[in-house]
Amino acid sequence: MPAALSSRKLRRIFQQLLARYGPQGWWPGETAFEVMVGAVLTQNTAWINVERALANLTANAALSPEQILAVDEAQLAEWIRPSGYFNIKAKRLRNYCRWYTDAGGYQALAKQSDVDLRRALLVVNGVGPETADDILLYAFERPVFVIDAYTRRLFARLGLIQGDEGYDELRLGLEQALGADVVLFKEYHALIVVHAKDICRVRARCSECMFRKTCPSAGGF
DNA sequence: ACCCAGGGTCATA
DNA sequence: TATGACCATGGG
Repeated sequence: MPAALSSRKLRRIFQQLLARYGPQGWWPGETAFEVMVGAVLTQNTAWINVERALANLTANAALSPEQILAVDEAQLAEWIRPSGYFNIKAKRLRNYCRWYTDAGGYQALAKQSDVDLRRALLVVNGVGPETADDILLYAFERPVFVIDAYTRRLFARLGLIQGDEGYDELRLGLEQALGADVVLFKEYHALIVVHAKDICRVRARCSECMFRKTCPSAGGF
C-alpha cells in the first residue's frame, strides 16, 4: 500500500453499505466469552454451523472456560462437530481457555494495552490475526479493523488497494485512515460480511460477483 | 457433483 | 518468504 488510503472514499463506502443494510449490531452473542468462542469456531466456516455448535455448548452448560477445560476433549469435539474441523477446533478452544484463565480472565486481560493484548492473543496456538482482531474488537472493544477475505476483495475491487498487502499493513492502513473508532470498525466489518452474503445470494454463482475469487470483472455496489 | 464458508498451522523449498 | 496440504461439516 504505497499511498495512504482515502478516508473520504472509505467513509463513503461505509455510508453506502449502512444505507443499504442498516446497523448490524455485531458481534452476535450474549457475552464476551461467547464472542471469543465464536471467533475460533467460525474460522473458515459458515456462521450458521457455528450457531449449532454454540447451541450445543449452551445446552450442555459448557459455554465457559472452566467447563471447556474440564470436559473430555472428545466430548468437546462432539459438541462442536457442526462447526467443522471439530478435532482441531476442540484443541484450539482448550488452548484459548487455558491461556484465558491463566491470564486471570477478562478483568485482568482488559487492563492490557491494545498492542500487548494483541501480541498475547497471537501467541495462543489456533488464534491467528483475524481471530485475534475479532476478539479484540468485539470482546475487548479495542479499535482494530478486522481484515478478512471479503474486506480484501472488496477494497481491491473498488481500487483502493492492490489486494496483496500483508495483513498488518492493510489493517494499520485502514486504522490510520479512519482513526481509532470502535463503533465504526464494528459496523464496517459486519456490513462487509453482510454485503458479501447478500451479493452471493442475489447472484449465486454469478461470474460477476465481486466476492468470488474467480470473479473476472470489477463489481459495484 | 462441485464450490464455498466471518482461518490457522505446519512442513517444505 | 512463500506456497501447499491439511483440517471437516453443511448449505446452495
